[in-house]
Amino acid sequence: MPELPEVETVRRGLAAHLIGQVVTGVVVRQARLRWPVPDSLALQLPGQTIRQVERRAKYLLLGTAAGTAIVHLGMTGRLCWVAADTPLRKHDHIDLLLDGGQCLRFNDSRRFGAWLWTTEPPEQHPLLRALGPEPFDAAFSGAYLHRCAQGRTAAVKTFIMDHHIVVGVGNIYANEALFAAGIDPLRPAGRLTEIEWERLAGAIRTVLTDAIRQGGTTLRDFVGSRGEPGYFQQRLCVYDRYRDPCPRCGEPIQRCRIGQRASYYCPRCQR
DNA sequence: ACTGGCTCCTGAGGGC
DNA sequence: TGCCCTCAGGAGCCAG
Repeated sequence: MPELPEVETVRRGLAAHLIGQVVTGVVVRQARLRWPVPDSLALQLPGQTIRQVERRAKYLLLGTAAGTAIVHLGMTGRLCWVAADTPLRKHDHIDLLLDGGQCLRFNDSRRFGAWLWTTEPPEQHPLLRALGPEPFDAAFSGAYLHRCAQGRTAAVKTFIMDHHIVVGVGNIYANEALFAAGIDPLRPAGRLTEIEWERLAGAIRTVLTDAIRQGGTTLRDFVGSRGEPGYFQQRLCVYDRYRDPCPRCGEPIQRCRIGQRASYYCPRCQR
């Protein structure tokens, strides 16, 4: 599942291929994604030159003079750079045709992904407007988290996955960051000390940075014609490691559900 | 203002 | 080998 590091890696690959390309057509075979794909996408994007490929949270923003395509990969979304006449595979829902006969093809089996179109500055779009800071923003810090968490009773794991607080912390990296910071995922957010929030903010940045670095090597040619993105199976310390020994102390990793999500932690290292 | 539960969807994996 | 069931998950939305 693409988390922020994967999306950032995709963005970098896309930028190299897409910027300066003219969109010659948009083919929507399946409009029922997370939200219906708006007609305006196929009406207004053709003829436009892609000027920027940006990212906000896990949204990819393909910027043109006429507007911005907002793309989310959801759980299973994949973008492949292929020749326009490449045979279709199951779940190939959208093609962005480009001059020169190339094509950016969107495949998404579970259809939790999204393709939207906005003519406003994208940061004002309802989906992006209320998002919290990026983990690498100066605004993101232990002090910031500590302030936001005042009086909050939700589990710290749920709290750091709330995109109004900070974006880009999905389930896998929430588990890993809490392990790295030595914090019990079930503790109420409002009960953490500022020192602990500092540790957690640092752990979130470290875990994401490492993953982006790895993505740079394992995902470099994600838009190759093979079309297999191969999301990296980096060494995860706790996620999906129920009963495995904790890499730090050897205690078996525990599993529980927090806010409908599978959660993994070391009962000895995380307090 | 928060919190927790529901929802969309398909493929993988387990049990028999 | 095949069928059926359960579960996973991003994130918006809504009820309490």
